[in-house]
Amino acid sequence: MLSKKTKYGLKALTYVAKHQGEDPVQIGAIAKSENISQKFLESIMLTLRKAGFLGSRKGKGGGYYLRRQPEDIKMVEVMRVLEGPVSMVPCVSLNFYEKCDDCPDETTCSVHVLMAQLRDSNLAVLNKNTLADLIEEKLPDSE
Amino acid sequence: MLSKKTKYGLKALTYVAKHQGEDPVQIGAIAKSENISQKFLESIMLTLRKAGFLGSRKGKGGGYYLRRQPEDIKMVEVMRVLEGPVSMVPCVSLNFYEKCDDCPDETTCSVHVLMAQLRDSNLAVLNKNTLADLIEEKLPDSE
DNA sequence: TTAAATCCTAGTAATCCGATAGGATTTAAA
DNA sequence: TTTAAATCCTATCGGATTACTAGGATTTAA
Repeated sequence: MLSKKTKYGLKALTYVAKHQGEDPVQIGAIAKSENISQKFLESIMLTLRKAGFLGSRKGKGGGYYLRRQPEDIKMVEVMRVLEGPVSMVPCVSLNFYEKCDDCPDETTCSVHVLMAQLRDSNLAVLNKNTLADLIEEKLPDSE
Repeated sequence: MLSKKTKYGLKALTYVAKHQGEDPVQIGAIAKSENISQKFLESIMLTLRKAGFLGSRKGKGGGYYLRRQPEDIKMVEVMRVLEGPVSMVPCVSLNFYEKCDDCPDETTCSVHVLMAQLRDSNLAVLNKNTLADLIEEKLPDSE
């Protein structure tokens, strides 16, 4: 399952990106628009700022703004910050490798290869998509 | 993260598959071989049996055996039984569709399209792989 | 009859998730 | 200079989930 944190974070990034060039966006505006608990969103915005995606201005008239162009923000980066490693098991993780405690030998572990394939296919999608792709208005399905 | 339940279940299925044609395999033997809590594994085996992957014989000399050929057991089926839906959000799930509570309109949700892509890429992997693929001995990486 | 195995339900400790509480700090504007 | 509006920060907490355990009931081969 995708965590609410990630879901909200993605929506918030999208919201901020859509208001690029304007005045900074306030948490309250995002929370209202996207039906997110404001306090919860606060902590998420903080995470996104510390990760370098967003900048902020404090005080009256302050808010958040994008620090990088939407085309340059890969989904794989955002997901790693919000959701954690792309891999479902640490023993196939490229960035967060860890040996599995119950597995004496990775080379004979039947789960290993499958998880590596899932990792690769997810990486392909997350490397291809950027924040710019999320902003694009979709055409409504024909019915 | 992959749950231990799924991880253990996959290992157990592999173990049983490797002993196809022989006498039924006991939970105790699997638990010992794969470093799994026996009691925990009991409940997992039960799940796999009820899902139709395994058959069992009770009493002395009993145990578990495969009910279908390894080539016919797709990973997507196993994962759905053990881990749940393939999709990370219910609103893109093919088999467990549900509307997101916080999302007024899926067609304008920025997360939706990304999640649909992840679903598709995962489905491709899980449809391609069968239990037979997990059994195959891997060649050790050259170094 | 006994030992060995699965079957089944309930419970439980630990962890994680989503959210909340309560301010501290900064800044623009009145 | 004061006030209001905004982010910043840490701590906490209830509920859900996960991983596992307990304790038998049932079945079957020998």
